[in-house]
Amino acid sequence: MGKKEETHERIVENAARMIRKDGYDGVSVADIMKEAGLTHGGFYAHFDSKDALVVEALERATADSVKSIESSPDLATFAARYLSDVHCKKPENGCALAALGTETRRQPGAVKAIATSNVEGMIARMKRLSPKLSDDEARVLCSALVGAVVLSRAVDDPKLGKELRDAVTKLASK
Amino acid sequence: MGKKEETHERIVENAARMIRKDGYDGVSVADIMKEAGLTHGGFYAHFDSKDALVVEALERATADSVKSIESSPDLATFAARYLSDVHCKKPENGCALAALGTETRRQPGAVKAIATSNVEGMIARMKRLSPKLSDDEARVLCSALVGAVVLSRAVDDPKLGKELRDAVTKLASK
DNA sequence: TGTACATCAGTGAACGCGCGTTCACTGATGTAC
DNA sequence: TGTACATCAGTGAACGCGCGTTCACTGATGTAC
Repeated sequence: MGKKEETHERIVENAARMIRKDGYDGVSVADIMKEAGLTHGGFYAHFDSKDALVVEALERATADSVKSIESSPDLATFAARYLSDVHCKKPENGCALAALGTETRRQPGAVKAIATSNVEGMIARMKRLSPKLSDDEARVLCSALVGAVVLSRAVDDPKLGKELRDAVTKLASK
Repeated sequence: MGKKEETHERIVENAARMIRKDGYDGVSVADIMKEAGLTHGGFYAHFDSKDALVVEALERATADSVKSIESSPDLATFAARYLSDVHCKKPENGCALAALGTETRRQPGAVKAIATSNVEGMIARMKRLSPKLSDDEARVLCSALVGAVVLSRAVDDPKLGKELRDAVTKLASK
């Protein structure tokens, strides 16, 4: 891999984390380049626009999600990981849907397309982990997993968040 | 009600809708004042800061949510309304948690406190609508309702969104 | 192996723009007499 | 009832700032001979 590709990768990698942490609009081009040890002017040697980077970064973040499901031995383990304290506390390393769900609606079509395949992939992979799961059960579980993490993070009271996630954990273990 | 209070109400009312539609950072003070038929300079006769307005606006939006639950005859009806196409298409009139969930994490404490009481209120009111609902069932349902609407809106494919919401609708009717 | 040159990733100043906030002001309204 | 005055909601220009993007440049690297 050439030096330019390495730099490109590093920018995308950092952006994928920073955007999940601070939102699409919460991270500037200058922030991202600084994190990669560069100055902002060089950005356009790698990307046509900030939107173009956002697309690549979300693809990267979605690939992380896939790895997390596929490395789980069974559905209950995946759900427990998804609903864990560590996932709630570190959105930058976690599911892009739970990190950016409500902001994605206002993003360009290419970004929403990635979110779509993320949801489809999550449901398909959960069914693969637990083949007795019906389509509707997988859909409910997907909604509940994302909802519980979104609410846990939005809320002030850690106890309330934990109660929501524990309730969904039990659902996934049935 | 004096003229000033009327104006204040109008600003809060508009802000409550605009913020749900475009996000906390997607709406400017000037946008909000323009919508209320005023110029931006007058804003500070009504609010100490934009954050102070955001708090009032989110309180208002949360009050809308309460009304929506309390006007439902039973849990299945509430869930069906919550998961309806019209709710998905009009975040500006809908649940603040589903509209702003992932952005709320980055807001001031007062905003997160409102989100917390919104979740608590939603769970308590769902249990009141359907007293046989256990705590854990109410928590799962709350997570799934919010998650299904968040994902429906994030996603490109209306069919996928509808499948998610229909699956949760069935859960709520059991 | 050493020299001349082309390439181009990365630098940093500058651009136009919109943001939240401030402030001197205006002009309608309410009160005092 | 009419006049003088105080109040203050609302106006609009201006502030400093950070944004995405552009651009003339630099200096390290690779190739040609």
